[in-house]
Amino acid sequence: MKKILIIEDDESIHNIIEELLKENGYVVFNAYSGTEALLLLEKEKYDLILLDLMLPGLTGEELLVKVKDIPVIVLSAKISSDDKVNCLLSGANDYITKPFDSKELLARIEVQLRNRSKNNIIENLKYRELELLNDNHTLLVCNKKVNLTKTEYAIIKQLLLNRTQVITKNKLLDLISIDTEDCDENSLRVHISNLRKKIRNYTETEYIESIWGIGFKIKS
Amino acid sequence: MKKILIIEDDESIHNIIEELLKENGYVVFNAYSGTEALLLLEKEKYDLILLDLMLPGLTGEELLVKVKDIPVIVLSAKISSDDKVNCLLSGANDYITKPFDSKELLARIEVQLRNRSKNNIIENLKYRELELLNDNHTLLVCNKKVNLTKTEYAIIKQLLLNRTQVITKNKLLDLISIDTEDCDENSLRVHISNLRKKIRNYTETEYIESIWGIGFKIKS
DNA sequence: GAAAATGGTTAAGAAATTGTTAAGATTTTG
DNA sequence: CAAAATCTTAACAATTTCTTAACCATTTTC
Repeated sequence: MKKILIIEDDESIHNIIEELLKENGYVVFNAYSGTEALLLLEKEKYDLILLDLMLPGLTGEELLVKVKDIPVIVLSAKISSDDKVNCLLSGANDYITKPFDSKELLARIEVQLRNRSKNNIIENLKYRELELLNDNHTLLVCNKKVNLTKTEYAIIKQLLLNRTQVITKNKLLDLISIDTEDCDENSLRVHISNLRKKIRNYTETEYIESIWGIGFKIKS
Repeated sequence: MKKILIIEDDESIHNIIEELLKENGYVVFNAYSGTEALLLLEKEKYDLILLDLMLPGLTGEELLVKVKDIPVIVLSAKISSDDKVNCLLSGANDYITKPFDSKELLARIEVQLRNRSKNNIIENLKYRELELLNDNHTLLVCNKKVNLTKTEYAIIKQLLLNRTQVITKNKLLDLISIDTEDCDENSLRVHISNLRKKIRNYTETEYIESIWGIGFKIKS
């Protein structure tokens, strides 16, 4: 059940796309301005974004660079090669010009989702005594529910998703703060500390290992 | 240095693409028929395939389903929606119609390579009994894990990355200290000494060789 | 071969990084 | 708007790493 966010201000086009996607089994979310999209993006994780370029509030181009880790298909009336190239190099995964063919749009959506599910092997949100539920704030430790804050959830998810790797402090800081620069390592340390304490409530095992000067990883 | 395989029987188009890619720093390989492509695919791993549909020997469509784990961009004169959809659902990652815009082709190639390099496991540096796990900041000596400090890791990585070359003391000092000048060679000597001691814990072999007055290298 | 320069090892003190706690600031929620 | 939850900041202790300095070995230079 894939979640797709449609960002398009023209209501008639918006409705056509929404109808098409719903008919094909997708769960659809709607934004009618760039700023609205930004708010929605902070709230929920989507599997794909369909993005118009000419938007009120915040343009599609501006929005594009703010989106991370979600595939974006740009759907635009701008047919110039420069526009396409610009978007593709700014992070868009595909660029379709309006008017578009329904079947082609669906096929290109499939491609993006197919790519994605390859990467995110619906894998190990489970590791030994830990299991991360897909609800953005619950961790099971020895099958006991532990409530995590949004930040703690983001951290442990990143660690579990790459549990053989060391995740650098900077990478984790990126996850935490939407605006990059001014966030403090100190803050990250506190989050990690709190996470450890919550896990420690239910198990003796230490799961989060510090790699001195680099970052953190799941102990193996 | 990304390797791209062009599969296209029309020689003039083939040459245009080849030239374009070479100008942009790609390493290009050529196949002029479906069957030739198949042979090449068994021999070598490519990062991307550009695929024409109308090919002698084996059609592009037939080839497409045989390709696994390499992104494919279809480049075809067939503009019908059915052809596009068919290819995209059969495994193509993108579909561009001829005549194509050079910049757009390059951009779409970038997209595919960008996607791929995300989940590309960084290759580990291996040399005899030493193995540097890149995503892990660990050194294996005879398959035993050795804990290195940030500085030691930086040094051994530099040495292993260029194991035929001598790495000057200044180069290594640059790695260690952000401000160049005031760092001490003495300090570097200590780090090297500690590194050697840690490696010596697991093997008799001396791996780090001193080049008098110049620097260090991996013993060959 | 002796003096000078460079390299290797060790140990101790300096510096940097981390873990924890608690209080204040900020955001979210009712 | 107030209460609750969350995040950040600051302080401190504990730990790890880095640098310094001393001493000796080795190599080069004269």
